[in-house]
Amino acid sequence: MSKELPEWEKAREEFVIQWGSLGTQWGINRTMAQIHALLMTAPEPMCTDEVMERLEISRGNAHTNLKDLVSWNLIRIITKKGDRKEYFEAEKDVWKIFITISKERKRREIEPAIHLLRDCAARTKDEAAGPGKDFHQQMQDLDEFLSFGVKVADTVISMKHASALQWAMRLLG
Amino acid sequence: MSKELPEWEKAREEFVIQWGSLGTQWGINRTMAQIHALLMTAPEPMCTDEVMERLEISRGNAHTNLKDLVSWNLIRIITKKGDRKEYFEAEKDVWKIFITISKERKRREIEPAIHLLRDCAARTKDEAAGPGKDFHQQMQDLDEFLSFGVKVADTVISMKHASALQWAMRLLG
DNA sequence: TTTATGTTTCAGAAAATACTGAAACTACCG
DNA sequence: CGGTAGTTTCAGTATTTTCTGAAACATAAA
Repeated sequence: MSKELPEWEKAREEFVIQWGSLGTQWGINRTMAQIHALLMTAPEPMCTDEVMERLEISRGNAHTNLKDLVSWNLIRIITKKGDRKEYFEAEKDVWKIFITISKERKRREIEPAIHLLRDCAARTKDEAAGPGKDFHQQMQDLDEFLSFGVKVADTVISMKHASALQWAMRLLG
Repeated sequence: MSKELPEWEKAREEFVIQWGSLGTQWGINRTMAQIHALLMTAPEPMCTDEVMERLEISRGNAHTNLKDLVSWNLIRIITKKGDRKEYFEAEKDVWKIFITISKERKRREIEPAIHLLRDCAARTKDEAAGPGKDFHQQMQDLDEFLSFGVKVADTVISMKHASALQWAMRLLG
């Protein structure tokens, strides 16, 4: 029933499973992380059925998570001519993956936080002293820190890998 | 029943609730994020009962999440003399919070990933060509990227806020 | 001791999240 | 058209995570 896999495929199997577990710690769902791992290590683009079979998951599950990965810009849809199926291909360049994840997390996680902090700071801007003023200050400090982080991230995001590397290297000395 | 809160406390209420929701997107549990928000904006250290009352949660829940926050080094236990209760106080300095979170995430999330990548790379180091070699290369690329990231993080973690700021400022020009 | 105060644990309940499988839908093809 | 290949949706189910409340535990004071 189960055919013998080449050595590298066994390692890949392990990678996919384990990356899935790590994913849950990272706050992303197991299946999504597994599909991403699978596609990052796929020699060729894969279709929904191949993903389903390989991970032993339902069509609905595969479909949902593939589309989520597309919305994260971590994979893209490939169509082959003379074939009506959609195939999926992951970005493999590590720097590009990093940029993509940074952009998305910034948009989905940091920016909403900054909004909240500004709102809370604005609501307390007239506090003259005491706990109210401390609260205002805390909101402002958090806002400034995150906003500065976003600026740095934007700059890094716009850099070529080599330039970013060079910049970081200066730090390490 | 519900007494009128000062304006800044209303803003704080909002902050706590919303920070909790944001937390879930970040992969940390709502209550833990809420307690952290509450303590970050607390004029004085708070005890378990105060946290329970304020967030309307059970003792068990409050206890577990307070201890989790302690294990993340995001809050610490304060004891007052002549009082047997434990009080909890959050770090408020934004830079220190950032350093703490970076350290913990590195330890809990990045280092296990690096282990996995090295293991998978080692298992395929003899692949001479084709998909096996590509897989090996991919594991190595991911490992190198994350390891480099860890080095950069370690350097930043050891820096004073002012030095890090200066370094980042050079980038923004 | 015994009582009072506070902390910790954990079984069961509740809530949130993820998954399945099948039906509905879409679009090409003969 | 009607048939075929593929995609999308979603109600119901399963799993995982979180929370409650109460009992067990610890320790200081009377």
